[in-house]
Amino acid sequence: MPFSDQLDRVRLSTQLQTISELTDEQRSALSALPMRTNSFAAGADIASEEEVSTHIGVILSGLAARYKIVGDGKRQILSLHLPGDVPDSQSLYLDHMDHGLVALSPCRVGFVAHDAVRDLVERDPKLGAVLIKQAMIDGSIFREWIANVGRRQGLTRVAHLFCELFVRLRVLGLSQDNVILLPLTQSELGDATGMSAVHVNRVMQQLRAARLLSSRGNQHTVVDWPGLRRVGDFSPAYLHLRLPVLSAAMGTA
Amino acid sequence: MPFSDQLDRVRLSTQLQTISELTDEQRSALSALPMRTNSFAAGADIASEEEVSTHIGVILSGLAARYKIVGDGKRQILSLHLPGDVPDSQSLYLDHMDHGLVALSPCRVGFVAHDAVRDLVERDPKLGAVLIKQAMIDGSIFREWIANVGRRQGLTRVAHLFCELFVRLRVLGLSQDNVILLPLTQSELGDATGMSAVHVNRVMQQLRAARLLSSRGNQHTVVDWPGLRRVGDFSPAYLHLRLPVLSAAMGTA
DNA sequence: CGTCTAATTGAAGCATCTCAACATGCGTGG
DNA sequence: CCACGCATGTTGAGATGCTTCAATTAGACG
Repeated sequence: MPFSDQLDRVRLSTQLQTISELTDEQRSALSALPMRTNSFAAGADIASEEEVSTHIGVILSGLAARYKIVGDGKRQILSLHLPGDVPDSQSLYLDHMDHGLVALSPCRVGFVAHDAVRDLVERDPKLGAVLIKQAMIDGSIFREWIANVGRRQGLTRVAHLFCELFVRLRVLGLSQDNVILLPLTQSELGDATGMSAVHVNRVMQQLRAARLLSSRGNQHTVVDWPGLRRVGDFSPAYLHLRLPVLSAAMGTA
Repeated sequence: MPFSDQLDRVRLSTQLQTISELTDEQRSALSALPMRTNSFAAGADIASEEEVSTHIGVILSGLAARYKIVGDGKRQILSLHLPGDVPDSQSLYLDHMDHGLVALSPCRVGFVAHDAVRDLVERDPKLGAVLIKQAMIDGSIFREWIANVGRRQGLTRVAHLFCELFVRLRVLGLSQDNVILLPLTQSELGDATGMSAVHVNRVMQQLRAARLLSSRGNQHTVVDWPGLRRVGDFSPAYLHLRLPVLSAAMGTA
């Protein structure tokens, strides 16, 4: 995997394999899904609030985010989505979007018609359960974000976010040693953690001064993983990863 | 419905009918589910973190909450659950709990074995989809809570929470005009909104002074619904209720 | 009537925000 | 290849929303 293309091309099946074992047939069934691919520039909406969806979108490359805009115009990022994620699988069951989906970096997104997904699921209900499991894990990650934003303070909040992304990138093979590429501005980090960009900046400096995490541009180096986990109050159980996958990513194999 | 028993006895089918139309057969199939009923005192854990579940729990009466405890011992309430809710339906797909479930008032909970649910769903996949839809709506409510806790200030946060509960109680028929009974202490409201109990107290006084919401003990009277919605930055789309149900509850029929 | 929990109040402290200025870096067109 | 422009990062200082602590009051219940 070329590191310069770090957020490039992860298959849906690769992502799903981090949470469930898949057979060869299931992998090929997923690859065979009829998919229309589209590119989005950084900042472009992939889907917008109140929209009625007919397709689900698989992030093929890039970084995307679910978000809401509240009354006074502030944005809250609800979740971050890496290649292989399906950030709108709930649209199979809910008739309108209750949030937006934006490309934070240039993104390639594969769209699969709801009907095609339903056909596949009817043929292989086990595979349907895996897709639903992914959506349920989404829910679990939301719960952790509520706790993060609601009850932790700035330093911990940011550290926790980096811990989550570090693990999620690692299980996809999208990290090099302790380095991850993450095209996120400090303002976007603020939107994700419910903080101002200025405070994110100060907190990032604290993390660097404490020799936990060192960032230059989009490149973030985890200097002290146990320390970052401690400060970030991070425990990965809520990601519901398969045990061997998790152990490999946490370096506690 | 006797008002004194306000949080009493709502069937699962009643709850599900607020989001999808059900046939008579589906309603009786739900009623026929083999269910073991258990009572929990206020403050008792219905399920706890890391537990492996074999049953789903239907709240039959009372008020329950999902929660997490963060590193420094603070509690964050992730969602509130009214009669008819299934607060742990994700356990059908995830093998361990990533959060706790506590009874905030005395609760009766009906437990249905996973296998019984799977049998039912196999017999009626449409009904399965309704259950999944309820879980997806859970996710939607989580997203709104993230935005609430992350980007709104105290007054708005509390007002929003009351708006949500007001609508959710109304669609279940658990309100009398503009009055709802909600056995929540200010400390618990703080855990739900990510605020201190003291600040909740001050904010409640503001809401009363602004003639929006007036609370005496567990009894909360919505004095000015449009005003409360405005201050709470509340729009009910994220609850994904059926249109006729929603209109009736919002009083905009 | 006493006890316990929850609600209320005041005052001080702190985390975080806002505003505003300045620095840095990067892409683009001249 | 340099110069410019724009987005992002950084810094300081003052404002503020919220927390914490501690004391007091009010309500519910045996």
